[in-house]
Amino acid sequence: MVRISAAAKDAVRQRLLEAAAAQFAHQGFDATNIDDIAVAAGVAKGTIYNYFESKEDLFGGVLAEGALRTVHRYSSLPHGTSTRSALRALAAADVTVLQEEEAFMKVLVAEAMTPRSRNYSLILERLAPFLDAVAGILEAGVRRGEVRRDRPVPQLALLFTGTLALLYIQHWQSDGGWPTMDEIPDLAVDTFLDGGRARGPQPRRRTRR
Amino acid sequence: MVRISAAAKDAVRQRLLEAAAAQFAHQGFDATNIDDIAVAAGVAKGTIYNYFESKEDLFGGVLAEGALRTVHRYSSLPHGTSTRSALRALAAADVTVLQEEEAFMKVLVAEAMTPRSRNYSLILERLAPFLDAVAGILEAGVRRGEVRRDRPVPQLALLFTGTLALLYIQHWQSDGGWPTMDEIPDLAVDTFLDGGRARGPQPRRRTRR
Amino acid sequence: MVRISAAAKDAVRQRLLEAAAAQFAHQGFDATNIDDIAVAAGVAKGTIYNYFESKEDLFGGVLAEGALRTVHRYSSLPHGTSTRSALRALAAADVTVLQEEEAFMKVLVAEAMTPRSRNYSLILERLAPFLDAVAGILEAGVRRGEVRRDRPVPQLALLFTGTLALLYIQHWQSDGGWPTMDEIPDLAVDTFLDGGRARGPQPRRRTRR
Amino acid sequence: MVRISAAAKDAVRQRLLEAAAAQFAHQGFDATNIDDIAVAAGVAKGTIYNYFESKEDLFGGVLAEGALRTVHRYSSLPHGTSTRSALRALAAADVTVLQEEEAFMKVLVAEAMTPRSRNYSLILERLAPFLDAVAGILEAGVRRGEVRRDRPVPQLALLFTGTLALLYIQHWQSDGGWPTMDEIPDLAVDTFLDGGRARGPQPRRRTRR
DNA sequence: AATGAATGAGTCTTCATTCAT
DNA sequence: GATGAATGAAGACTCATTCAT
Repeated sequence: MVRISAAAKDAVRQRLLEAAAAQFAHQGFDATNIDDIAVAAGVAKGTIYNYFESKEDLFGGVLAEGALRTVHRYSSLPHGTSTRSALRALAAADVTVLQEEEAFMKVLVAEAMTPRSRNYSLILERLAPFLDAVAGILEAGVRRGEVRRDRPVPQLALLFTGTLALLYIQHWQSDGGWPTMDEIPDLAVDTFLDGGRARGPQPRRRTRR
Repeated sequence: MVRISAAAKDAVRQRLLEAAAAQFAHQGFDATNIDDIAVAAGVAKGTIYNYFESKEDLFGGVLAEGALRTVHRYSSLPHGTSTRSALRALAAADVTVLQEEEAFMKVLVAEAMTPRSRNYSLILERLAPFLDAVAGILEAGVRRGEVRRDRPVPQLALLFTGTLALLYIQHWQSDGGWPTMDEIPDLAVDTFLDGGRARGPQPRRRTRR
Repeated sequence: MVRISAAAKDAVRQRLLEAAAAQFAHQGFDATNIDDIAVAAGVAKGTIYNYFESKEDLFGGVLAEGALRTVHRYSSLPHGTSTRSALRALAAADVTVLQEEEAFMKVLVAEAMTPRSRNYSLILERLAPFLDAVAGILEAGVRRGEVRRDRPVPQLALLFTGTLALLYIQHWQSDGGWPTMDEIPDLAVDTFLDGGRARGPQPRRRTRR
Repeated sequence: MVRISAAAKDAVRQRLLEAAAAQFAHQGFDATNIDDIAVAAGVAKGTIYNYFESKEDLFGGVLAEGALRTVHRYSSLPHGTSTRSALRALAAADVTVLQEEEAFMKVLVAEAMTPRSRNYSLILERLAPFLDAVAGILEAGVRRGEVRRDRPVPQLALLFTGTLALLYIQHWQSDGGWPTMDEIPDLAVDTFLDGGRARGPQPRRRTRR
């Protein structure tokens, strides 16, 4: 009996989080109102307050849930044979999650990109597993001589993650134009690893600082 | 006939834009209220509506003004002798503007990085001069063989600009930690041009796609 | 499920309509403010918006309710044996309603007599039962040869109704002077049916058109 | 010099009254705003306050001007040979004025028909010349035996005037449908004098009270 | 636990009026 | 006298939160 009601409670909570994520992703925090979430989740407005202390708390719950859902994926990633293939696998996993949990991910990305987020520490905390995965790959790359060693790995990890986010935002802003979700993993890895410089016989290597 | 000089009117308008930019930068659009802006600008609430149709219009005005102030700087940039130095000069100019007009720039960057901005087209339009400047530099780079030709220049320009924005946000989020404003230009150019790969004798060229 | 009974909700709605009618009747639409209505109805301001979409909607509700309350009376009217007595009975019923629902009726009449009412179609629609009742009486009168047949019955019905309204307004404007409410039914019928011409032996029948 | 400026002042005053009348007629007192009137009159907003103490005062000015313009016409009316023709001439004159000064007249009629007008005494005062003209005609009619003597002439005058107003309102509300302005004089006189009863051999004269 | 009506502080916006020029 | 920018009180409406049922 307790089990059932606990499961039922959890189901309501999940429905609330999904509904809230959809609204927050679509309209942002302020433009979203509790009524709409309640209707979308199929519960009464007051019920929300049995599960979350406030609208802000609900938003935090969405962030946390989003991070949680993402993290689950990264634990079981095949280690690539090269930095490039490992990063590509990770990015591809991220894109998959993004497509499956678009609402949660949009909220996460938006919050991460807000210059004055009260939730930044939460974001960082929840982002940590992903950053750690990236850092692990890069660390191995450094050891193999595939990744530059003149910049701290954590910073590089942050930059790679940021590049991914950048491409997501560009995808959303361009309304599905360039880049498409499918090309994002390659694009991110290519951009991050190779940069914009021409390769092969370099005309003037001296100008490099 | 207007008894207050056009200059005086313009001064009020500027005060309003500055005050609004500060508030919007600090708290975001929704959390900012018209009263605070009026007080900060030293005018009565109603006066704002002599200059802007609505809070949204005022926000648009802030965006436009921010873009305008940035653009002024780009017209008088020394053309660098290399892609690297030209980009660095441009980024440095951008950072300078950013520091001088922090409020306006924060609003611009935040809006540009919001995944569902109603103002995205405005942003793009106003960002165009900057993107064009970047594209011009990259174009020249391509001709000189310094920039890869396998990806469209406009996309590369967008990526460079995005990388800059990414670093700004990281700077703000980390509360002035890494990266500092001063190192951003080099960091952006280095990241964008060289990527994360190790240079010099490449161990395994075969893995490159 | 609604914990407050539907009856209780309806009671609040009625209180709101009564309070609103009183205010609108007393001060007109624009001079009435939502706060006053809320206070008069003994609810919080926000509660009004649980029942009506806007101040205009509330006004429309008052009109509709006023019309509704009037109409109820007309269904159970004894058919007079003559046009005169039937009209008098109808007018008397109208006066009775008017006295019992003075606020609602004042709002209705005022709106009906405003030369540029946005609610005229609503008024007409709601007034239809009354106009129909009048028209029915006049139609019977025409058949009995008591009512002139050279003018369309609907126009005559409108004129009779208008004459009634005219007398109400005159009553209100004169602050209860002439005419008193009691004499209005006879006055209206007499004015409408007999007109101002002298009766009996007509001195000059030739001047009649 | 004084003459010229006085004339000029008067011209501005007239322009203001015309503009205000147009606005008040079109939108009513509350929905009209000072700005629109100023623009329509081609003066600055502040200038209005050199001519009128307040918006209310301006409204009063419009009423007064409207009444004034109407009254001028009634002084030079040809006395008809019969009550009917005299009333018809008066009504025709009124319709003419109404058409020429539609804005002013609409404001006057609307105000007269408002059940709680603060300006009712002004209306009555300004309406007096018209009512007196009607009363004069009816008085003569009574003496000639053309008008019933069982009801006070002032009340009859008020009823005739009210009937006219009723038809105007009906004309405006029906958006120029029935009745047309042209048929109003006959309609008013016919309605007022003859009433709705059938003429000629009356079937049951006994039912008359 | 669930419900949804009630609440009222908070917000944007309007606009008649003032007054320095 | 004319101007129109500035003013700020007032008002409609929103919505997160509470709480009786």
